[in-house]
Amino acid sequence: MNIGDVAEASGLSAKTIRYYEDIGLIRPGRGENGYRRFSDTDLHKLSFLSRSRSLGFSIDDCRALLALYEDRERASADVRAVAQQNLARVEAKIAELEGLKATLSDLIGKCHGDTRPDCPILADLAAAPQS
Amino acid sequence: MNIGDVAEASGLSAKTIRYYEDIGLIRPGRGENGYRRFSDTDLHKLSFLSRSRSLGFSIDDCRALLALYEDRERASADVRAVAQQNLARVEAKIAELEGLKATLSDLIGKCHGDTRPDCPILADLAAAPQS
DNA sequence: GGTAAACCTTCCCCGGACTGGAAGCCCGGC
DNA sequence: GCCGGGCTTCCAGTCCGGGGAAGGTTTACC
Repeated sequence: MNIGDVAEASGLSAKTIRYYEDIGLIRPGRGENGYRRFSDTDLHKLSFLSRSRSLGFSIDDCRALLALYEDRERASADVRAVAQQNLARVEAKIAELEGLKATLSDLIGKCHGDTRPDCPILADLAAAPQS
Repeated sequence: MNIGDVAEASGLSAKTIRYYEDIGLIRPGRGENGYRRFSDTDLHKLSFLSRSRSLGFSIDDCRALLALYEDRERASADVRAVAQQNLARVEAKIAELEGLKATLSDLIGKCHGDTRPDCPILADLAAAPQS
C-alpha cells in the first residue's frame, strides 16, 4: 500500500504519517521507485496511533503504548497505568477549565452589555495583577 | 521601572514581556543605557495581559481587549462579546474533554490491570481505525 | 504514443506562545 | 578593580504537524 492508501484507511494525513516515520514510530519499507510501502502491520500501527492521539495520548504516550502493544509479554497493568495518567491529566484540565468558565460567566453576568462605556469585565482584568 | 520590576509586579517573565513588545502589545520607552523603561501605564497593561492570558484569552483576544480597554468610547457590549466567545470556546473544550474522560474511564474500567498480557485497552486502541 | 492528472518524493519555512542559552554591556557594592 | 546580578540582542528549540515548492512516477484516457 502507498501512503495515500494508509492515510485514508487510518484517518491520518500523509504529512502526519511521514512525520511519524521521521520520529521513529513506524518503519515502512521502500519500493524500487522510492515510494514508501506499507504492510498490514504498518496500517494497524497507524490506526492504533490515530485512535490513541484522538484520545489525547501524547506522542510519547503513543510510543510507550506501541511498545507495550508489540510486547506480547507485558502486563495489562502497565497499559492501564499509562491510560490512568492520561485520565488524570484530562480530569485536571477539565477542572482548570471549569474554574475559567466560572470566572468568565461571573464577569459576563456582571456586565450590562449595552452601549455605555464602563464594563466590569475590563475593570476586573485590569485589577487583579496575579490571580 | 526596569523589566525585572514589572516582571515581578505583573507576574509575567521578562522573556514574555520582551516577546509582547516584539509582537506590538506594548511599547515601553528606552533609557540612555538601552534598558527598557516601563511607565505605570505599561505595568497596568502588563497586569491586564497577565490576567487575561491566565483566563484563557488568546493573544489576539488580548490585543482586542487591550484596544477596547484603551478606548474610552467603546460600548461594554463589545467587551462582553469577546468574553462570551471565549466562554463558548472554554465550554466546547470542556465538552470534548468530558467525552475523552468517559472513553478513558470506560477502557480503564474494563482492564483487569494485572500481570496477564491481554488488555482491553490495547484491543480497543487497535480496533477502531477512525473514531 | 502523447499528455494531463494524480500521486509520490524531499526540502524548507511557518505557526502559537513562549523558554533556554550564549555572548556581551551596565550598574552597584566591596 | 572585580564580582554578581541585571539588562541587551540573537539563535535555537519546543509540539505536532501544515503549506507549498520543485521534481520524479504512475495511471487514465484519447
